Amino acid sequence: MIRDELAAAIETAANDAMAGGELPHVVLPEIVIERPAKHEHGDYATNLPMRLARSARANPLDLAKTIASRIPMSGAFAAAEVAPPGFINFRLSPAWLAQQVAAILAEGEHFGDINIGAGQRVQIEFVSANPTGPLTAGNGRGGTIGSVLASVLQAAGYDVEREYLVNDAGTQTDVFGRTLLARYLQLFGQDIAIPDDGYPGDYMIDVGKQLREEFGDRFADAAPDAPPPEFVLRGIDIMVESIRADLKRLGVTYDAWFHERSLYEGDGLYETAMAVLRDGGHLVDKEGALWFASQELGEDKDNVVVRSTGRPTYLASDIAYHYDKFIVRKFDRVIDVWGADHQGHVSRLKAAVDAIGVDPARLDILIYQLVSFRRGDEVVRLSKRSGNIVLMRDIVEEVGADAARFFFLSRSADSQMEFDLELAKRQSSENPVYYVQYAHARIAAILEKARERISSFDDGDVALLAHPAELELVRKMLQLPELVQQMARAMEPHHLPHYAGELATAFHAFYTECRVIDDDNEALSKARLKLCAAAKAVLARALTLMGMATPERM
RNA sequence: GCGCUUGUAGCUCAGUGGAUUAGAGCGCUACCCUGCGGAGGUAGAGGUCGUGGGUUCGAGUCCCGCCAAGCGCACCA
Repeated sequence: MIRDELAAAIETAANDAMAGGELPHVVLPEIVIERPAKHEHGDYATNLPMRLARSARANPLDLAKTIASRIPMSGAFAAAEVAPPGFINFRLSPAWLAQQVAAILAEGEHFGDINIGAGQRVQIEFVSANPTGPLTAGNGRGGTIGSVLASVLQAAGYDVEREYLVNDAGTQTDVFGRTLLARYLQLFGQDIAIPDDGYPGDYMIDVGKQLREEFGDRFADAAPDAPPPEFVLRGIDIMVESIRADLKRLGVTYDAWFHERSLYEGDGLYETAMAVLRDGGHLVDKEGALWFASQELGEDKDNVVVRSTGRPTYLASDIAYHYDKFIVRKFDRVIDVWGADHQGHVSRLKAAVDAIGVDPARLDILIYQLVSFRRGDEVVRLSKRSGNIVLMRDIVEEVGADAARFFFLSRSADSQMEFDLELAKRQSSENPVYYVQYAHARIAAILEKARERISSFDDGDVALLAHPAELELVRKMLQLPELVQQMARAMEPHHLPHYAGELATAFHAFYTECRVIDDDNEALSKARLKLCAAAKAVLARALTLMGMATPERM
């Protein structure tokens, strides 16, 4: 990456200056390369001279001159300019920029790939909503963030596995089972109400009907408060299938579906994890329950892992689950994507991971703030229990998967977002996502048209590209690898839609200023067709990373 | 009360300690097709970056107080 090469060159220059006695021997800070906001300040800049000024007891401008003069200007860079109060600005060479078009075309759909992951195995778990009801619109945010982050990490060189945790073992599953059995029994004319704490949504009736179809009256004699496991598990399966289908509609898929229940079966992961905690002295009996002594690890309070009833809590499951992730499956890194309502769980899970002997730094928990919904001025309250919910599949149906993803992705995970259903629907045809896809389709049309007139532009000479709009488009394309790096490091996939928009703008501007297909100048036409093909590839890469379609026509 | 997150243009949001004028989209105003897709381009109006201090050569960005909003603070998940 050119940015890294520049940082290395600056470091070398500074060290050489010290060795040559032109600069006092000081410890170099990290070389920060920034992209100046203003065009006249070049393509890259460093503030190193200002950061050195104090320790070197020298004027930053003088330091800048000293260092700049030692940076070789050849190849990619055309100029290193010193600017007050102590910047060194770097300008990419137009000839080098033009040549990058060929380089991008050669990389094709792999352009943007980097290797900071170095093949490390990283698991990313996201959504993992309880299989007790259909996914809500809010789950769309977690699904989008998780799936795009996974793609970004893959592009960054990580070996990524996407996972959904199916909570099919806790008390919510019991409640689900009793509700479902009541609905089923009602179908046989029995006068049984669903539990007070049950799930009132009509979808439970549908699941009940499906079970009647599959099982007939086999469970018609079951006691309402003791749903048979086979019955409940089948109900869960049906819900999971519906969740899987909803996610697919949004363009979200997984490599693995992990069942919480499995922690308590077979290999006995739950017992193993608890034994590790016990051996480490992290479990204490008090008040009739078993507690994780997290207070000793710096937490506010201890947390129950086994209730006085003998049943494990969610925390116990989660500890065993992460024992499986780190110790059994040996992931180098684990990323959990959670809604802000789980924020309080972060530090105790990290403490627990620490307690089972895993460096908590290997566990990243990405919290996204919750989504609120409204229709115009009306606030929509969401509750699975009240039945007043906006379903994810309704959003996808209303505004389309691409627009929904673009919307969910455009905000940083830290920001609370407001989803105006009316606005989303109204703007669906003028959504930013279409602006990007339009650029892609437009290029496809140009290339199609070119094929009618020019047999091949393989022999086009990219060195002919020199127009400011052409070079600006190349500059924008070259940002993708840097962006992938930034997004992977900071776990911030929300930059992608903004970048895609800027890239589309750069193309549209080029298109307006530069005639591509020109019968009077075939050489330039061929060069520009190469530029178009490269732009199309980069747009496609950005769209694909976001999990969106790359339409040839719209 | 304690913890996490947020407060930037009319609206929805970007903004990696820097460079006399803080950006985008939508909305608003005025322009641009005798040529490849106008779902496009150009220009403009619109800001006490919640607020008060502090650190720094330099703060929307870092630290502290205050105000406001969301989410937590269970033997729910």
